[in-house]
Amino acid sequence: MTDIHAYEKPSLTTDMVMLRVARQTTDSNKKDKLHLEILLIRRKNDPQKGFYSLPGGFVAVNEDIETCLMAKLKEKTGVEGKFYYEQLYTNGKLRRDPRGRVISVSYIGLVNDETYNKKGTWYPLENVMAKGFQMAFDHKIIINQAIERLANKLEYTDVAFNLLTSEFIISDLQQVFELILNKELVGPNFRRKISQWIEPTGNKTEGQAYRPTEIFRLKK
Amino acid sequence: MTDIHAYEKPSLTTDMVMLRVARQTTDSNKKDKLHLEILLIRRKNDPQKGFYSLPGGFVAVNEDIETCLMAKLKEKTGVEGKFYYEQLYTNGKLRRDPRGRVISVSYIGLVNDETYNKKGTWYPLENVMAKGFQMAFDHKIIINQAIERLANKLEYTDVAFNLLTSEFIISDLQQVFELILNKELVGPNFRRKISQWIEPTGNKTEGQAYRPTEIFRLKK
DNA sequence: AAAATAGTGTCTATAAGACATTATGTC
DNA sequence: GACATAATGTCTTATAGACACTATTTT
Repeated sequence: MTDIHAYEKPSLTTDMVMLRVARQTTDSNKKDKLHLEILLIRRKNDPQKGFYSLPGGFVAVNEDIETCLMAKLKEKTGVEGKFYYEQLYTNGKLRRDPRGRVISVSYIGLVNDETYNKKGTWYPLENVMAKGFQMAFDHKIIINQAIERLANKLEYTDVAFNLLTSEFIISDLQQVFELILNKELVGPNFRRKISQWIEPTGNKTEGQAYRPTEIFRLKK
Repeated sequence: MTDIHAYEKPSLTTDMVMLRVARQTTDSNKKDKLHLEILLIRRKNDPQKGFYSLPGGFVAVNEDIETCLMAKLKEKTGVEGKFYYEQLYTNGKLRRDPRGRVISVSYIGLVNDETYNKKGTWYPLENVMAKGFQMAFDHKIIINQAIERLANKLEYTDVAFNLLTSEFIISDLQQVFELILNKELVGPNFRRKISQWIEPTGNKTEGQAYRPTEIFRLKK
């Protein structure tokens, strides 16, 4: 039986691209604008002290990757709950971490007001991806991989719904699509396209300075 | 600076799901039937001696994952060349390898008669996936992940063309689609659907006991 | 009435699926 | 002519995009 401990090994980390949607409170007579936010931590130690990074950490020898992922997430941000996540990509370029050889298995996590405990520090994705925002290691690349993956999955899955609560209005859903796809969609066409996924709850929003909106839920 | 060597680490392997398409020579008056084949090795040592496994091996501490992948592929099967590949998934269940904690980063590789050196032992995928065929570890699961991924990508990418040579006939291409999607397609409709991807070379096949066929190539 | 957004309807272009029909070679 | 497969055409239905128009609330 081969001795798998006879050679020096790379280190393995797991990192989470955690996303949520937040409301930009503007004029109360107008509709809420939504934007994407990402959960980041600020590095307290070298290397790259002070830089922002995805929450995550080293996987121990007899620790399951996803168990590790969730443990580190809770430990470093306080965030926990039963939310949607999926594996994204394994980045292992030789010099991606100055400490030595570190391979990162990254995940996407999507939460809403019902699926997590509202802890952690969230940053507008737009700011984070702007030039000048100092992300550690290759974490900006990983975030880009996540957005690209989500944009693809929007077309043929119901991932987007994980960013909204179980009951929602169509215009919020449309905004989520627009944010991830990074382009404007035509309301009536969007409505028709997603009508196959959703069903009305029978309730309407109230209190706004414009026509009330039907509240929907995800079908089946 | 954190000492990343202060804890015991999992082992990391990389495994390749290498696929090709082969002709089943039957009646020479009839059209070639194609089938998928997968490149496997037979384990010479315990654990799971005698079982079949995906080619691959342990990633050394300062070895790039994909460099390792290609080196192990060549070392264990003789296969090399410039062919299409993409990362598939990272499987890291706690007890997937009896030797200890081993995490596998798997890849899909697609070759044709032009893109590799024709070495290695290839097995009909159908046989390999049948009950009773003894694959080591979770490698059968990984193969399933690969087929599922390819089936998805057929719809919106040109991955399938990597399994054929640069010049091909439509019916071969259709068979590749049918093999991966595991369902029959209607010829005229398939032709129309892929016509956007391909262009005629101007040549035709000859020598068969039926109507000659236009030879195409991938557009752009 | 004005402002703001929700929601419906219509027209067009494009794509998918089913399938009949014709074409072109060998034996 | 029979056989085998290639290739074209047609019809129907579904879907995407553009956009005009109507509806419903608050101020």
